[in-house]
Amino acid sequence: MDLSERQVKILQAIICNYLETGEPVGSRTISKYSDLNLSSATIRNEMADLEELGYIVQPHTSAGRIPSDKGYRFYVDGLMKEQVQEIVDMKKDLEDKSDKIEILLQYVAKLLATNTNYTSMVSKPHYKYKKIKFVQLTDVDVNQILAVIVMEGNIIRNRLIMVEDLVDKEIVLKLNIILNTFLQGLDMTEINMQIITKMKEQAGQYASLLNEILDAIAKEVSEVDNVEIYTSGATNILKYPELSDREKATELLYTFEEKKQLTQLIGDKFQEEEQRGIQVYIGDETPVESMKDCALVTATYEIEEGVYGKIGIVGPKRMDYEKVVSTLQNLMIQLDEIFKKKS
Amino acid sequence: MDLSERQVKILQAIICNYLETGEPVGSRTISKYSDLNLSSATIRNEMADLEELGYIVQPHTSAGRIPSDKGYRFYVDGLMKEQVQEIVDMKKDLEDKSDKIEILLQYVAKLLATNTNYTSMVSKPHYKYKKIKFVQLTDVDVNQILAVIVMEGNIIRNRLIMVEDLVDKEIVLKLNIILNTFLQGLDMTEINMQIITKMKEQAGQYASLLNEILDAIAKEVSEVDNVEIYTSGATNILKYPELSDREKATELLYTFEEKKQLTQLIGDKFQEEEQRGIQVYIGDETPVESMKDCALVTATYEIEEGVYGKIGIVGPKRMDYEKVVSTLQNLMIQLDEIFKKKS
DNA sequence: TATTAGCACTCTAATTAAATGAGTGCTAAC
DNA sequence: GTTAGCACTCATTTAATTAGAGTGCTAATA
Repeated sequence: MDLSERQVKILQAIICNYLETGEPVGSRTISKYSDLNLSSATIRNEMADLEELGYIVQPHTSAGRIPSDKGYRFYVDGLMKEQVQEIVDMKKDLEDKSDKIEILLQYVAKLLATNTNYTSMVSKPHYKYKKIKFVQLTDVDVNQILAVIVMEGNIIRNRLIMVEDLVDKEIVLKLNIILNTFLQGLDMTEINMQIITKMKEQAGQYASLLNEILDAIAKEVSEVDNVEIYTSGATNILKYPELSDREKATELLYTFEEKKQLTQLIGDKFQEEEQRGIQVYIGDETPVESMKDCALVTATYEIEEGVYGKIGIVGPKRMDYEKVVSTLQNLMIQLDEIFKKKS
Repeated sequence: MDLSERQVKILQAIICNYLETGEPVGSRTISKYSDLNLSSATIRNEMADLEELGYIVQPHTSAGRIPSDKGYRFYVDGLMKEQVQEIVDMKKDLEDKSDKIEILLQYVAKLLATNTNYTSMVSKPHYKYKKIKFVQLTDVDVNQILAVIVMEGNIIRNRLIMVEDLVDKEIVLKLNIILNTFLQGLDMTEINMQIITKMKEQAGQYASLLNEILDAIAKEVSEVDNVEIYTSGATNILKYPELSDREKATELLYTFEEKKQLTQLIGDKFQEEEQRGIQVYIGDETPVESMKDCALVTATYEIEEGVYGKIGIVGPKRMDYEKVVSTLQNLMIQLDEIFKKKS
């Protein structure tokens, strides 16, 4: 059954009011609401209906109503009017940090948390199966070799390799050529035993050294593949009474500190599903137990063709959805411009 | 005035008891304490004296006594017996991470927090005035140059530089040689206008490109110099009732999240003073307001000759000092071995 | 038929009052 | 010097009371 226009208005009024105050809202409050001139009794009747339909609930018999998850959902899906927003222009700040992705993302998290007063999290995109552009070996010291690996998407990793025997420039140069001849253009899955065997053949007496180097490269490349998550503003949740009682706050803060569970929200799995754009999860809709009293808004950003990461904002159910959504949209645009320019 | 032997025993008993329970301890509790057979009345008399001397305080008239900061100080200075500790052998875990210092330190923080159940923080050492070993330019793409900078202490930084015009291998090679000729063996303070001018002269028509590269190098090198702080286990403070009431917990957690104030504890300034080894700060002895109800134990580690960082553990005043100190000592030894081996 | 006024009822939260009990200080006896 | 004993204090707990917000229902009204 659809809601009548009046019911929608009342529901909207209830939710708006609750978003502001965080307190259950009673019939009298709504009846004083300017544009619908109805007595509290009438409102009560409508409220009873709305409750029966599952849009609002009473925390206890003689309290006002608060929106149920279904109520919030209705609000988010329908009532939220687009609102242009004069958020601080983040772009300049962002550009400065654009070349170190980790720093940039941590900074994005911080910006979001500060701007919204909620908790933010950002996942580093999953770079799996990026091809190796080239490898560069350098002899740093008599028993140290530096390997710099450049991959598609300009991911740069370096690793210092300790070796037992002295190595001279000649050998390093030779190994360098071998590595590049065989590895250029391959991703991790394509480097198989056959290739490795061939490389070793060419390396001759330095096969074991080559082996060490390959190991180091493998470790370094596989690091790229780790989905890391940056968070900021975890303590913001303490600002909202409904989240900050001892037990809930402990659980939530722990979730943010540990970060493991956050992958369920903005990590790999979520990214593969076709859930691009902005998504809102309310209460039990999130897969994380400790967030059952929270709402989560996520957005997908694209760092380059096919490489996605996610951003999430966690707050109380009565979060300012409009602001969060428009902030995220704004940010998406800024990020897009930066990344486009970059590549 | 010095304390009598009996007074010392009683004080010790009070503190030990309080460390365990977190509750004020009364005279009867102490009188039941095995090795001194005294009635509660006698204990009460002694307690009154100890209170007058400032070693213990009563939270209110009809409560037991708790140690004052002075009492804790007495305990830490004198009573703490060395206790060998069978801490999980961290060594193996640590060695694996030794080549990426940031990851290692974050990991150290985590280990400490998990082992002690308090909050830990680790400062990255201050590498100021490290000399440049060499710089390596590589042309990654037609308009991208990769600069890898290796400094003393095997600090490796890399940065991608975008350039307007196409660059060919020749130019990169030439600039590479110029850079290394002039910069090798210098630290940041030694690179002055005179040197820069000379370099530009040699670069000829590529002077402005060289300039861009120098800028990038300068930025990258100065990053090394940032003292960063890694924390772990911030939520552990919620385990201690005396720290976890709403207000205190909020303040403390915020301090740990922001990290700025932590530099006062384990950052630069503290390092320059001759406060090597293990230090204990109790209550107001810490310079951070939000920690006035906490105790802080710090230790200094040496990553190589003259390069120091600090580790801190924050917990309630009734923290298990023995465990914390012995854990830190243990860790110092392990770290030392790893760093010695490395260089 | 839709709306509203009015009233009894419910339940939480705040307030007050009383009971509990841990622990002290002091005095007088050992 | 030590201890038993008792009166006293004060935070904490428990219970009882009150106040107030808000509802549901009924009967009157437009």
